[in-house]
Amino acid sequence: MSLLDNLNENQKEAVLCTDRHLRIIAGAGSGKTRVITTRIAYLIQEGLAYPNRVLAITFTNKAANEMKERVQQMLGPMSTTVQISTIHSFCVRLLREDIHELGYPRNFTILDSDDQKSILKKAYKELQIDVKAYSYGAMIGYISNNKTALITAEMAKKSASGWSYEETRANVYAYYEAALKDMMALDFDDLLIFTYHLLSGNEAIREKWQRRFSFLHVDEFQDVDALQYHIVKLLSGKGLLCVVGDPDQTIYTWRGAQVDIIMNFEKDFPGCKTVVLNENYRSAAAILAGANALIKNNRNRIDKDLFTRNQSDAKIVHFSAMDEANEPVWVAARIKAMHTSGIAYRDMAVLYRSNFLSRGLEKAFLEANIPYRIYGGIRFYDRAEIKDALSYLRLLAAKNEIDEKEMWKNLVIQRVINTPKRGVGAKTLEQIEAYASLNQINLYEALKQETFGTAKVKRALCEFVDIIERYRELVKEYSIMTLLQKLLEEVGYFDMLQESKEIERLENIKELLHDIDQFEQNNHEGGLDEYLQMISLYSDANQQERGEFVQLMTIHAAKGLEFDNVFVYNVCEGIFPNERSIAEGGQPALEEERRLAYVAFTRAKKQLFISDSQGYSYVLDKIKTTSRFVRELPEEYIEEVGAKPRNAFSSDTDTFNGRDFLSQLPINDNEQDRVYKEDTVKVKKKKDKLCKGDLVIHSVFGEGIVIAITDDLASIAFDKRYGIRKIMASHPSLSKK
DNA sequence: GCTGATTGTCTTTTT
DNA sequence: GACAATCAGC
Repeated sequence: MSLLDNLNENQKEAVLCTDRHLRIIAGAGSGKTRVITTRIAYLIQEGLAYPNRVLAITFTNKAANEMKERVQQMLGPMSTTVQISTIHSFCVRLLREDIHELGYPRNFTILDSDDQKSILKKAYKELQIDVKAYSYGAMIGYISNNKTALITAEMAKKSASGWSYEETRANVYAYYEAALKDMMALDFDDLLIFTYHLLSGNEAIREKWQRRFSFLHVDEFQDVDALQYHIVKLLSGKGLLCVVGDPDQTIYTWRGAQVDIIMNFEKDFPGCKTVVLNENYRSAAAILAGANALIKNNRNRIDKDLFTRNQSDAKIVHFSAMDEANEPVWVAARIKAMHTSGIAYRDMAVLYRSNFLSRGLEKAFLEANIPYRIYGGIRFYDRAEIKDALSYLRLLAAKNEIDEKEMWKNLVIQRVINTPKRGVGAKTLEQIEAYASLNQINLYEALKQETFGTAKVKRALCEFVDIIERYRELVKEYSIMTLLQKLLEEVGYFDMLQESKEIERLENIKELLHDIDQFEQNNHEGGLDEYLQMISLYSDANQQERGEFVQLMTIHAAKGLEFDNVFVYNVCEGIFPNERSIAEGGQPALEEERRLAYVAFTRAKKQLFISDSQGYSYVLDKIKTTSRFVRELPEEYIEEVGAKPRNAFSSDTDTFNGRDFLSQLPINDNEQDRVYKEDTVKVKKKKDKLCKGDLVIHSVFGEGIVIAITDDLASIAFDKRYGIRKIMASHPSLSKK
């Protein structure tokens, strides 16, 4: 059987175009992964390229793994030297080989967001900056945006002069960059930036890497940013480039993605061929028709209708819950029912706009006894206990002989020096830091040379150094797994978790040990250093393949995936489209939200469920309404269940209707009643202070509900005659019901 | 000077 | 409901 047998004409055309640059515009579900993988297999099978001279860049590790698997299915063992990776891992590989040209050691450290944050903390302290005025998240974003745009700290400083807010940010940026350089460490952005500088500034290196690839592929090309594009261009100097993307699925402009890049591709690569794949093989007819209608509302877009020959009359199910608590319960009930009717949990997924929305679902799933797995959110390697454990391992990693100062180890030391508690607080740490910076050594060396703190602390620190030194000797003798297990045992980490009954954290450590074990089984030569380097780019542990559980994830994380049955959860105005995003980005941001909805809806193959909830939202601080994205789906494709959705656009606070609102209070609903009572109990504990959600009686305005409270001023929603009033919470005319 | 409890603030999306 | 800053107590 030929590789091409399963392809339609357009797909074949794309696979067979091997004599020039190629742009594939591939709509959702049009088989784009199949086309890329087939093309790779075809190139190799036909002898057009050696496997190791074919490169494919994907967006996520997940996508890279899937592509590797599929290529392997087609080619067998020959496929192992095909280079398939994310752009970040590709850059790491390049840098490990050539970064010394820039004066950095090959085994440079990669900082994660936690490390970044602790550098910022130090910067804030030293530069006397208030966190309240400059949140860490915003600052990291600011730095990253500048770096990706190749704006250095000096440049930022210059353009900020005279503007104190901007100057402060530029100063932090400069501090941050200096700190990284000091530690010879790179953050995620640096991986790309350094690669770019190497390739653009050093002809020998550029030529070397260009010669390595005769065929290059870039997946999800609509989400490539300028810097990534520069790198791709530099790499493809001697080979043929094939890019695949769908402008309608651009969902990363907030991270610098530029749709223009795929739109103007032929300008940079004249004579390239463009193939459009517009037959959808994935979704039922109604789902696709709905998604098509939705995306047509975007003004800034090139019209492209997807069609399908799928014969299915399943409509999109829309459920509007009466209140916040009922929505996840409905989702869980529906999933349970589907499972009973014979649909496997693995074929169901719940997608949502923001990570925090998974909480409500989690609760409902636990109660309904539905197996589930949440992807993203707090990623495995970001969990405190995992970071602690890995920090201990990092401390053991031995590269002392080399002349680096290993200043990055300071971050590691700060993490574990008082976990478990050894009585080392801020003051003692200050002493150690002072000594270390005076002597130009890192914190660990300082601990070895000097003793600090009270007698008790001194003893604890000595023991700490002693254990680390002892285990450093054992690195070569034990497996990594055993090493870590014994070390954590000895420093009392397990005891600490056991005492505080942190079973889940213990489980996570076990999973980490298992993860390490797997690594060692698969990489016999791989030592501690290799392991640590490998995981620095992975945000998740080797996720077990699709087991029998429902998958929960953000829409961003679901990019490129597909499921038989998809629930899109909490599709409410403010949440999705996201209020904040629109406030910041205006119309273009709204269009990106709509593309995100398009991505979400087109993940579904057989059945699509969209849910939202009404009533008061604590997050949004207003009444929730069905998202405009639901209203943009033509009615004929929708089956309504649940509450009658209200008009999405008639309910800002000015026209707030208190009576409607009160009538929605879940007083008669058992489920809700219970939740409410729990709240009341909490209130009583807090000295009877007024809280959000409290029912109150006012001598003039009558019954109302507290919707917000700042200081002593409460915003209370009364009957519509009076609307929302701001009243002193301690005012005598006000009493709790 | 460290620890634990409490209060207040803030939650978009990711390699 | 996570996390940092703050405060009271040992």
